[in-house]
Amino acid sequence: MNTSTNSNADHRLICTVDVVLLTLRDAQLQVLLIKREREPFAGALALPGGYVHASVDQDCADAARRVLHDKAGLPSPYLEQLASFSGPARDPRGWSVSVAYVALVAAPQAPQPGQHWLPVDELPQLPFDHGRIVANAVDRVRNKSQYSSLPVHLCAEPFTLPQLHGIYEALLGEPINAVSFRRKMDELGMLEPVPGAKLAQGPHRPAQLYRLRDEYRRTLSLAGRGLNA
Amino acid sequence: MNTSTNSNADHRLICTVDVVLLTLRDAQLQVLLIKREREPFAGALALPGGYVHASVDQDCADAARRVLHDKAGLPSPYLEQLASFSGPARDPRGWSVSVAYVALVAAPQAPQPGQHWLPVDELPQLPFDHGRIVANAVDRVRNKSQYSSLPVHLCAEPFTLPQLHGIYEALLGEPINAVSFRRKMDELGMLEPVPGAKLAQGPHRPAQLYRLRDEYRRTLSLAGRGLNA
DNA sequence: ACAATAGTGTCTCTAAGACAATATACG
DNA sequence: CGTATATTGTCTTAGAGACACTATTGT
Repeated sequence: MNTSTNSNADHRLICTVDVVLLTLRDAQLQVLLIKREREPFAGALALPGGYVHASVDQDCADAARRVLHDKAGLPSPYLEQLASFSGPARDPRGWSVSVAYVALVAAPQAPQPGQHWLPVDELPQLPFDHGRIVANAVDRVRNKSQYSSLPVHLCAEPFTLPQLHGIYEALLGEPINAVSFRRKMDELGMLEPVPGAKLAQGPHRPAQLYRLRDEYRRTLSLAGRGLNA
Repeated sequence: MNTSTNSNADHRLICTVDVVLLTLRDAQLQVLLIKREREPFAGALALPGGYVHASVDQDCADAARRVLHDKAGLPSPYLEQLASFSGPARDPRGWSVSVAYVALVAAPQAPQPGQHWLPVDELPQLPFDHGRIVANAVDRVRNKSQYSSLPVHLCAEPFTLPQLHGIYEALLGEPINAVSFRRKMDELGMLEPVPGAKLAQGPHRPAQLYRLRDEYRRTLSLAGRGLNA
């Protein structure tokens, strides 16, 4: 191979995005995996991902949204950059960089053919370094749930405080004091009651429904000292 | 241009690393900028950065260490991935992805020719999107300083608690209760006194010198609820 | 009215801040 | 000894958890 080929291979790299789309089903954090149609690893379950297309994507986040739309059939849920993963061995096609994103959705629509929701704690071996990426994403989400409003993106609006409480508990895997929880949600100031709307769940007092304030739809609200779960 | 060129340009992208090397000088957080020798932006001050070399780098962190060594003449200080920045416009050479890193050093050796330490709060316009990258890095460092041992990497070992205290205060820009600070450092459990070593600074009681425990040389220690500065 | 869950009031306990007391060096 | 900073002891105060009480619905 000649020098120019070499320097080209050296400077222009395989560049992909991978999306860790998480949701809460059966009180478990689950991740969307897609059956790969092409090599490498055709037939295996893997994260939705794909090449970054310089000609169509404005940036990597844009590529992630495109992948999410094309492979998961989703509009734009909460999306946050996780980290980049790189190296010569992670993709058999060669030295590559993958910019990984975490996305959260509330309503896990019935999976289309080829889509699978699997609990993050019971994953099989995944191709590429997707196992590591998922683990990284789960760490981030669990950690951030301790002191931010992140989990609201796992909850379909409008929702009640007891529902949100349950989501925090499922994520953190431990009980959270209900009084403190209400105090925290209150001081985070990100929720507003839906006037008059209550949710009756049985022969007892119905719960007030809340929605996210518009200001917090793209921004998280951070608590001073966590939920101390 | 033909299809294969097109798809090549589309799938193989310009991939660089940029390093935000920070230190504390004159009680100010400062960043290392390098006078660029080549186009684009030759002559301008910019972050040390460069292409990722598939043939020599094991991953992007490796590329960042190489850049740091070549352009800043530094061994491997504390290094942490910050985020990736991408898009068609950030680099005039074309659609690019840059994986940015934050690095921290204690002793700001006298800058070599072409190297400049500038306070992060008084930066000129920087080329590429380096202004944004620095701002992002500074946010991260200041934020993480609130609840972790990160700032010890800005302190030459061994150091005294009053010195470290001063570093935290300089970073966070507000006074920290000295008693709470000691309690926190104690419970973080990352420091060990250097037996018998004290630092006399004048006609008064000298301070105990400490060093970082080996276990925490690469890992940070996290506090339960921050320093509540 | 009863059962069951939603939401509140308030006491307790933990941990952060304030402040004062003690320790130790150099002169 | 006197001074200046290091270090510790302990009181005060803010916020998290526990627990009991009130509120509101369907039956």
